[in-house]
Amino acid sequence: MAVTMNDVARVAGVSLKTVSNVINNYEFIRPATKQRVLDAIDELGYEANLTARSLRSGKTSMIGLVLADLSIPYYAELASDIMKAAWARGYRVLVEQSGNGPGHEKAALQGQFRTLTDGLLFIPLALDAEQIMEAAGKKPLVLLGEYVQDPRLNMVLIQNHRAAAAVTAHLLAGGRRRIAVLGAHDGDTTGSNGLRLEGYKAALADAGVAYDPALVIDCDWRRDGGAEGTARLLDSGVEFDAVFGLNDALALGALHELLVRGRKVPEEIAVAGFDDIDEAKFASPSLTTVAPGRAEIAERAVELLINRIENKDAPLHVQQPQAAFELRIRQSAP
Amino acid sequence: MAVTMNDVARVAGVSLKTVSNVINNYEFIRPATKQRVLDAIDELGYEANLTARSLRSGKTSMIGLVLADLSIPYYAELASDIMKAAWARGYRVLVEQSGNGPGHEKAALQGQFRTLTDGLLFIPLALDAEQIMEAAGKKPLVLLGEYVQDPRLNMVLIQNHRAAAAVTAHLLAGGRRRIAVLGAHDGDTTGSNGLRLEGYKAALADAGVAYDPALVIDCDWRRDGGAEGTARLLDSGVEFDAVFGLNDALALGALHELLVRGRKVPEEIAVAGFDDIDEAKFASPSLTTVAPGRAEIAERAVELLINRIENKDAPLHVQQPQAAFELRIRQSAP
DNA sequence: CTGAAAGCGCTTACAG
DNA sequence: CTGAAAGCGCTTACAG
Repeated sequence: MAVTMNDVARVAGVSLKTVSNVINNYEFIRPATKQRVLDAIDELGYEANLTARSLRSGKTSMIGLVLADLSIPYYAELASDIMKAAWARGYRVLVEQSGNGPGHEKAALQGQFRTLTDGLLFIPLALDAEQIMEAAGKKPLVLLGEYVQDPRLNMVLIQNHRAAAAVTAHLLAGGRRRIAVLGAHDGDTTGSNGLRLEGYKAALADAGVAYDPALVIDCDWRRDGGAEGTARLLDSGVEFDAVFGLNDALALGALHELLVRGRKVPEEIAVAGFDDIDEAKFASPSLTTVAPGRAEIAERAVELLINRIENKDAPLHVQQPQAAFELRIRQSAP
Repeated sequence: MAVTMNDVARVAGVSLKTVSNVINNYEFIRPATKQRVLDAIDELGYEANLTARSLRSGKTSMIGLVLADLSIPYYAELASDIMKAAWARGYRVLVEQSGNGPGHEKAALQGQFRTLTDGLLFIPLALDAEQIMEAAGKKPLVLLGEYVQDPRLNMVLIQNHRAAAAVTAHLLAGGRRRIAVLGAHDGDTTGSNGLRLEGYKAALADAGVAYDPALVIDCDWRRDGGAEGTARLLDSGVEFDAVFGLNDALALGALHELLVRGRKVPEEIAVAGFDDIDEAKFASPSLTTVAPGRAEIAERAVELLINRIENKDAPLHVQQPQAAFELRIRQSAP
């Protein structure tokens, strides 16, 4: 039904191999022959069948991207950047939403769609390094974020510790002394939550401010989690003059709840987040946050993965580049 | 290198066809034989090669989704719903970002990735019906939104006119008489912008309120467009007591600009949007808007497309279902 | 520079 | 119920 290379070969009066040579930009081909083939392709409206090409070449030119949910702005923005970076290198991205929980994450990682990809980009939330290595199989894999740390895995790191310390230092410099943290559990030391909490503690220590576990509120990393956590904090009677949401969604939820309760931001309570999603700039008041270098993360991750894909036989030289971060000071914590 | 059906057949001591029968759940197969095959699959860790299956069967079980950019919340949320709906029916979604402008949209639509899909979901922004039909080729196609209207195309409709009228009527019922519109050009009648503007006009007429073109502000459908349009409006000296952003991004941009300029929302100026993106609920003040039935749109679009894919030979019975909308009244326009 | 042939890993008539 | 064979549309050694 569809036009094939055979049809093109027949119309152009050449062999299949010659058509293939033209399509794949083989150098040594007579200009006249090449032109005849191109004309035939044009005339017939031939389009290469990527499925057949993949089966034969063993390469799909697709990379898988496993993340929790595209409706979460940070992931959506990162996915958009990743798709652009991949596209620029001739790859396409197949997104797989893992939803919540380790079970789903594992299933997503092992899904049949893997046979359609040359390698995998993965933003882990629940699985640890061992589980990831077991579930991911043997195709090239690059992790994003810093939920797991393991010297055997390629990953692009966010400077969670240093960036969180920078946010905290900024709040301290603004005179805040009772800075609540949303999105961590007192004692966390690993994962984005733990590393950011540690950065927060380090900045407090640097400034000689005491750490108070009562200011650390565990809640879901979403807007409603931030609102709910803030409500709990307000109801508890614990005093605080700033809120540091460990991601922007938390901070925006906090902002909402504080304003609903008639608290003035930033006069009474400063608010800061982490991620610099597009929305942060247009919140009212606009949100002070830290940009973890999203475009760079996307770029490096794609680059790393494609390097692994195209140099399968090269010795596995694990790389863990860090993206540069940048503090974005806005109205919510000037 | 990878385990194939042949390996499974050898280990199980059956023919290739028998393995295929087991994998494809062919009914009439001796239980003992089936078990032997399943054991072999387990033992070898066999995974079906989807590329080979696609090439042979002529079916990829993937649907393409062409939209402007995943970093735009409305599209990201819609894409997430579409992926879930498709997944539930055994299909995977390949997202293609078209960026801005008709040229890019056309290129995205015609891209090579089409050979990897069984059909296409498309959210048009710039192309008209003729251009779409020409560019899309002959695979099943379903449009989302209501940018184009054409009886020859399958599409899931948003009730732009009625929903925009409902928002406007709500603002009028709140006593507003000078309602600015962001995101349309005076005189627009087609596309989401035109249809929503017409709905706005109809509601004004119903209430006996005069239409004033000076209140219609043309700007990009993004947060910064809304902020910039609102700034222009404020600077122009035109009086207004409400702003209707034709999507939520515009309304949120307007909200930001109004608050920056010290205007009280909703006391002085009410603000309403269109889309009900997640963010609307957590803005401060929270945003009154209309939910166009995102989940239903995703569901119906996927259903329609898969129906076309799986009943290719059925006569083309064009369908254009409408999703139900719902007004969400929040603080910005109570 | 170009051709004839094999084969990637499946599914699908066709037999039995 | 099961087997032997063909073929989906490409790419890739192998010749010449």
